[in-house]
Amino acid sequence: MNRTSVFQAVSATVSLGSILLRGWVRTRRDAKEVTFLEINDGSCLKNVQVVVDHAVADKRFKDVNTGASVEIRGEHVASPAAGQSWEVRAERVVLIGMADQETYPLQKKRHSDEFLRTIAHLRPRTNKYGAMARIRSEAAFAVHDFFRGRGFWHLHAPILTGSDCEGAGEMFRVTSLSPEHRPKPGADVHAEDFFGKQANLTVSGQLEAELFACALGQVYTFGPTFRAENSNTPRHAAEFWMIEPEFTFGDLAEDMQLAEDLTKAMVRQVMEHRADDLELFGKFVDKTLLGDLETLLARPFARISYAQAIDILEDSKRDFEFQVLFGSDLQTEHERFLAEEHFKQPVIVHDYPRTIKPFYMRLNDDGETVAAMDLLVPRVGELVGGSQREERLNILSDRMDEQGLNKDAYWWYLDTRRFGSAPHAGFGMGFERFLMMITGATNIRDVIPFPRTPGHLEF
RNA sequence: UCCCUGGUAGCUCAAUCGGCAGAGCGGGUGGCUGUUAACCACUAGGUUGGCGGUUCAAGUCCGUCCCGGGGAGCCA
Repeated sequence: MNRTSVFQAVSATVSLGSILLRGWVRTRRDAKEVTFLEINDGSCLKNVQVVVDHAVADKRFKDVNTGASVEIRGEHVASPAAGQSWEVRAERVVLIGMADQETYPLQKKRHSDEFLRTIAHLRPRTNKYGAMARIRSEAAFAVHDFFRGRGFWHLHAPILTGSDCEGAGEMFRVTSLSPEHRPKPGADVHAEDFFGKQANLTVSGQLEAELFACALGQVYTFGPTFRAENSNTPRHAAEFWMIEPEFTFGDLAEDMQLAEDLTKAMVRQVMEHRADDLELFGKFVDKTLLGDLETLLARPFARISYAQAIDILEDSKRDFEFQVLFGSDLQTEHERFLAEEHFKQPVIVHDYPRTIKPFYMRLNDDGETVAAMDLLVPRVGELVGGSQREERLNILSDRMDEQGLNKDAYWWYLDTRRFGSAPHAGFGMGFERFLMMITGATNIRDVIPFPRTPGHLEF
């Protein structure tokens, strides 16, 4: 007999007849002659109610309690009571794994996010974190779906990297040597290591994506990214997932449009396919969430230059903690003001001063700004950061000197500008930041299954 | 890393001026009931984060360390 999912059982339009269910007991309510079980198997947010006549209960039935796993055979019938349209009249209930009620940490009540973080191995069994996991899965699928539809190829960028200067961020070092290993006197510390040189975990797949974009036209990476920054905020994790498209023969305007289209496609797909799960967040996490998502889809994102952003901030007459100053980077409070108060919707800020942006961003004709863009959204701040890349060898080379980079280490990167160089652009989207935006979660530790942050490597 | 704020029962929290450590939920037992955050009664459950200090007396005051949360920096 094939197993029926809870989703199939609760969303049926006609009776499914005799079925087999497997799942976990969420609650148990005892009545005089029958017991009501709510069964969830992760296939959807809803539980299915199972009615167990005490005549069919065996000796182990007393242990069929919250948290236990069970197998149930029974008849799928219309429910006579309010609250659910279908229920299962059990013919046989088998306890597969019991859960001791005195020590099982999940109760039939609301738990704080802080507490659930300490039991991250069990929190996916709650409504909220189950919904989060399904939304995360759907959003990831939306990414692939979107790019596939636009002719982008999915590129698996390497996780291990030999460049020690990929970006400004601190990197995790990778070694196969034991902590006790001591190199021979005078020898290079990395010479005896696995790769014969220093190895790190990637902080971005961008440079590799650029190489492939200059061959396949348009590509994207979607994988884990690692930053060893000692940042303790609700928006940073040491391991997170990033989406990085890169396309040739395009400019910054197309880059901004791509970021907007991707964001909207992901929101739309989650709203369509995980409506129940999303509704839970609209109900219990943030009441304005669903309305804000509708607004996000309905209007084009605002677009302003960095110079205009400075003007808006100055005209606001706000008493910012950090002074608004042309030439310095926007502070968190500035970004939040723009997205949450001034525009009240996503806003793209473009053409930043060259001095505050990395070497690979394309120098504009004014010689002072670069073709960079940041997508700022309410609730999370910077969701996307991108740019048109500098494709002119001499200018790129000058900018690398300007920022004190060792050009020898980037010989392969510079080769793309030597041989058939082409204008290209791309961006990075923080996947967890997207999930915070779409669920209203205020802490990144709650949108990733097992968060890695400074001092935390549990589970 | 810096600043702010917390840590009391399994969970969420209360405890006045320094004066006998409590409630709700959850657990256990019993009752009632086609129930649905079920309901009613009884019951168990504490090194008040750790260490040190002040005091007749510390959950409460002081020092220090650990941990949580928020803000900042860095960024996605």
